[in-house]
Amino acid sequence: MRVPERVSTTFWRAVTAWLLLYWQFSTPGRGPELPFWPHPCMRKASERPTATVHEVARVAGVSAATVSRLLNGTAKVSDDKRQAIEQAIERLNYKPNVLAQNLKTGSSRTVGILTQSLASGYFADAMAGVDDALQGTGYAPLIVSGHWHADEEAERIELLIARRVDGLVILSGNLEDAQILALSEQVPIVVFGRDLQGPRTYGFSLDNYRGACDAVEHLVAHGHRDIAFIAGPSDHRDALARLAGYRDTLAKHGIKAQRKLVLQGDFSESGGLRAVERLLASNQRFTAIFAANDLTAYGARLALFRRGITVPDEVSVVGFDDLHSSMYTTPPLTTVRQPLFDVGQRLGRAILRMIRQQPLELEVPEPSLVVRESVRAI
Amino acid sequence: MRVPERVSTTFWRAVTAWLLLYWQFSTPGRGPELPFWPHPCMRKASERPTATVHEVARVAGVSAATVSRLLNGTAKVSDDKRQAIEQAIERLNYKPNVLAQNLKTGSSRTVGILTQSLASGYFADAMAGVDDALQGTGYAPLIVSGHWHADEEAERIELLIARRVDGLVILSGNLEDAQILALSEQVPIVVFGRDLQGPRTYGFSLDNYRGACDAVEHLVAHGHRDIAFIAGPSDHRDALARLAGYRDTLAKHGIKAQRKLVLQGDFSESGGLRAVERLLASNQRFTAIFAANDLTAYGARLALFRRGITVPDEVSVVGFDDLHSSMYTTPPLTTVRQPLFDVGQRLGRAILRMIRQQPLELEVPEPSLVVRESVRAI
DNA sequence: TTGAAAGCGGTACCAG
DNA sequence: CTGGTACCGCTTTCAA
Repeated sequence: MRVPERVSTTFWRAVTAWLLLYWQFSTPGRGPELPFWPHPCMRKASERPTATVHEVARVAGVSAATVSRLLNGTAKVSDDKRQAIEQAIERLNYKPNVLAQNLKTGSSRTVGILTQSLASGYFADAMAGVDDALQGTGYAPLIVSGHWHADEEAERIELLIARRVDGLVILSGNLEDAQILALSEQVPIVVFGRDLQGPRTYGFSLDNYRGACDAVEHLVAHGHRDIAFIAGPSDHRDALARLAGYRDTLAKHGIKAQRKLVLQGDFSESGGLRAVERLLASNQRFTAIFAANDLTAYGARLALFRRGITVPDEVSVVGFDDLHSSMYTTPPLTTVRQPLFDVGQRLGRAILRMIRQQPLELEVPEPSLVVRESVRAI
Repeated sequence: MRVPERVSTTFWRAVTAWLLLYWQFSTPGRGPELPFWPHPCMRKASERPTATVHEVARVAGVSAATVSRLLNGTAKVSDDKRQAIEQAIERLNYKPNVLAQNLKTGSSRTVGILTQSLASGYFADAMAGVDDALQGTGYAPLIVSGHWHADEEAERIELLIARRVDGLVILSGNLEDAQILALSEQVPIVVFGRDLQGPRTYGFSLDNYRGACDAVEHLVAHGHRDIAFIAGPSDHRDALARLAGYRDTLAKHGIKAQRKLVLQGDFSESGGLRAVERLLASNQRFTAIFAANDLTAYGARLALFRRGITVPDEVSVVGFDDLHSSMYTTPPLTTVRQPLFDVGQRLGRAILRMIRQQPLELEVPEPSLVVRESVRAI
């Protein structure tokens, strides 16, 4: 007896199906509560492959080209054919295959978003804005995260480009300007967090310097002179701008900058907490704290709380960003508002225009101080 | 003189290019600070279309099929050819066109994630978890948001399916179970927030009831008997489970449930704030508040703060979810932790297994009480 | 092990 | 306005 050289695939399907079945029932700990997993060959019936243009065309008695034309409005189609096609589409429940469209048109109708953290309220707002702008345009966002690490960012962007995104939205990050410009050879890019311009690149940032000035002005106007500053990461341009705003505003009012009042933070709650602990330990006199961002302010506020120092009665606190939750801290935090959702929308609209090769019309929104209850006049 | 019927496209290109140019310089308010926008025909040079398999094949002196085989490891390729191909790939900087691969293989190497809000810390953690699980697998997440609205959810899912996602991760939401099961005909689905099982569906939720019981037990163990509860939306199953846990635990300890101590909230800070204002206005005695989620607890805490009621000295507060920020509220919030990142990872791994037709191995994580400083013994 | 060739599902050009 | 047809870039038989 000879074994046939090429055993039919049907045979093997059956074999693996039975193996799978056997495995499921024999594996210890795989009780009935786990879902039964059918082998694909047992599921074929439920897979209803969607119709194609050709089938629609055949049913409607026209050519595939005509169906395509109707669907895309590329050309006029006579009324009777339109009706026939529409009926056929209805009957076959036809849905165009985006994958095929993509291949043909060379565009994936997708814009990549590079964020730094999926779990950050700061970026989430901006992403929501981009998403909002993309809504109803046929473009979908493909979101990846670079975790504030240049290498990772570059790698993720490669991924996006491999997937042929039509445009790229970069939210901050540590990439070099030159890298971004280089990337823009391959895909139009808008970037938030730096001012950048190129043939297929447009970047803008909010005026962090100005925001910081406003915050410190506010404090000074309320009689504060001994104002501590908890800085952000020293390699972060926004953090640096905020520090500069703090310094310059102090100088403008003839207040001598005291080195001990500037603490290093890292844009996180724990950084703020530790900074204030150091500040307290230094015995330096201060009546107010300006935190480089809201998270830092939260941490600072907790450190004060632990020492029984009340806000704003004993110490005033100002933050930066205006995260949602800053409205509900105790007391509600006075902070510099960054309109991130708005920023996101603008980014989304901008990348869409770039993709469509329309000229940009952009005005950059401004940060603004939102006064709540964490500052007291002294 | 006759005008040619079909004017060359080159001609029109030139015309539109000049129009665009003219427009840019003539539009008032379009100063030099706006980026100059070149017409596509002026950019062709910078667009470096990536090489194709065929070109690689030609350069390497082999067939396209062989290149494909090498790339996918589908079959053995002789050493000399491999070298030639690798060199050609290097030289041409070849990158496979994912779009074409997608069309051919019928899979987009994409999993859709339906979240309810892009800007919510709760969902963000779960999404980060899914993203983490997908990392390095070749699958990318396509994220859409349903905004807690069944219609919108259904619509967004249609979008995902049109884009031929290979799998779907649904984070909570208001879809009917039946709808989800129906959808699973077209694509495997894992869903968080409900217990669901089907041939291509797997859903699980955390034990909200149990979590709520733990929270109330904790309060009772600290001597509290007049415990207020701020409920979540009454159409939300998690909210209901938490309410049930509250009621049952009270009953278990022989504490009479008082109707006035159960306030309606909506899972938001403002809901919590208003609820406590109503509670205070009702003059009902209470020594503790159990909030249906952390956001609600934040609002409740602010309402107490406004009245000068201290936490935990006068009133204890317990939340649910354990958002990041709960660690830094004043005082840090005692709350029921939902391991959302972990949940996200499991969801991601699960959908991957379903896509690959591997059997599932799932154990559901448990919520756990994390004790911080917002509860005092009385 | 390898090459030729047939599509995957659309779109767009051409001629009529 | 419409149908025929080539092709987008890749994978996968089939046959050698």
